[in-house]
Amino acid sequence: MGGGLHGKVVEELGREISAGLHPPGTVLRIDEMERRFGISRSVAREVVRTLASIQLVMSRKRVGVVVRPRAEWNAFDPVLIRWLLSVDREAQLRTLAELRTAVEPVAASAAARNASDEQAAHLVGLAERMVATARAGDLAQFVDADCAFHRAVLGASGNPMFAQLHEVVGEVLRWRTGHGLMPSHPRPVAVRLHCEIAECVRSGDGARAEEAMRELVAEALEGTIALLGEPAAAES
Amino acid sequence: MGGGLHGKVVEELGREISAGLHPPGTVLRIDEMERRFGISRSVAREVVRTLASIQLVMSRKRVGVVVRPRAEWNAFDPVLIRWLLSVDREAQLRTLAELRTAVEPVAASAAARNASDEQAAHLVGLAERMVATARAGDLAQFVDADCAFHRAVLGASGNPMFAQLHEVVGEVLRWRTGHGLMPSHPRPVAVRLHCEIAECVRSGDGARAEEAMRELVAEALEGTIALLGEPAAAES
DNA sequence: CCTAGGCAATAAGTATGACTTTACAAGGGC
DNA sequence: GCCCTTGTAAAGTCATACTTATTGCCTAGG
Repeated sequence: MGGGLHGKVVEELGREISAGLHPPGTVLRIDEMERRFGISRSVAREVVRTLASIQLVMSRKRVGVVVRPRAEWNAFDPVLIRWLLSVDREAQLRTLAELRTAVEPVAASAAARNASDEQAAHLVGLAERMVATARAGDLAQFVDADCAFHRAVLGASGNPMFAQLHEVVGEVLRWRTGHGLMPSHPRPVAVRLHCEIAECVRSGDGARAEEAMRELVAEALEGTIALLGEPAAAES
Repeated sequence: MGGGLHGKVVEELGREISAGLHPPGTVLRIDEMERRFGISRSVAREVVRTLASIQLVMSRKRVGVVVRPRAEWNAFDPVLIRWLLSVDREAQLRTLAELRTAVEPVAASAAARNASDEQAAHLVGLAERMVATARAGDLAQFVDADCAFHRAVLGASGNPMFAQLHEVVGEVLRWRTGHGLMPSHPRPVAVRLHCEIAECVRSGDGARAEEAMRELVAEALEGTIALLGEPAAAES
């Protein structure tokens, strides 16, 4: 990613911190980092700046670089999301799936209000592609179309924050396929709902688009949670 | 914020970029920054690293520091949110209000499932405080309690991403009061809904908590949009 | 004995200059 | 006209010296 040395060190240290090595309160000293990674002061400091920007650490004079409590980490930073996925994939996916459940219905409603004709047409095309690939049993192509569909909805919502969640949704969708949740032939009801959403967006029916999307993500979340095991229920 | 020179320069350059000065594609050169702000290479480079981490810029060898298209900016980074609020407060608030509308009902549902007894009790206490301050007509105290209430719900959801949105919600809530949207005495129906949510969370009734929260944010969004004027989502 | 205030040590912050790497672009060979 | 070489501009890295602010200690005063 980040080209050179800087990127590699950020990656390694960031992973360690998000993995819970160096628990909150730990102080890392810059000259320690220099020796450990064999880097110069400048690079070490830039690494700290990058991690500080994700709110993983905070640097204080006369003290060092202290690891912040994880409640303060920028949970929406794509880099951190990636690190946390590699640390505890299931927990992070539960978090992401829940976020998706919350956002997509409202995004669909907004898309029905704001989508341009082009965007709506594109959406319909993607829905048709889902029908075709589902019928053909081409799972890989189907998932690609699925991701593109949800990305298009989020983008057409006109809300930049919604739009940026397409990677989150993609991550959840792609993971589902890799774990046999989705049968070799996608469930017909899901395909139908995608088509309905596309049609509602085209016709500007926000309420129905929202309702259809809610049905879709509810089903998806149900399956995801089942696959992930118990939601870590407080009382048994 | 950021202690010294670095923080000031990040703040100034970041504001300029998010304001649309330096449109996407613009190249800023590091030595140019050094002269402009009277800073050394180290500081300039760290500033670039920080802005790059927010995805506002991307630095390429032999070219310079290029401003990225705004669709790629980390719209969830608190710093960027703050900058965008100061650039176009209304547009950003519309975005944030919509996000809130999406997330809070699901967060309430999750809170009903996951909240500890302490958290539930705290929530009920905050609801009672809202009743008291509303009755007394103490608007400032009421808004504080309102923010604390929503923060508590988001926190009790057990979803770190939801929890982190408390600042977003706080921003929307506090802004509403400053613009006469909320009458000097808060609407009784809103107060009642807060109480209902608290009670549902305590009793573990996720479905009703979600429904009550949906009613609450729907009303709030309606008022906010009316106050902000037409959605006018046409512009880029 | 306990508090206030100053002193010194420490680690981050800033500055500077030399050197390396890489990607773009122009010019020459096929 | 196309591809490959080569020069160069700008970021990337390194080493070092110096500045600043904070913390913890130690002494003086109550």
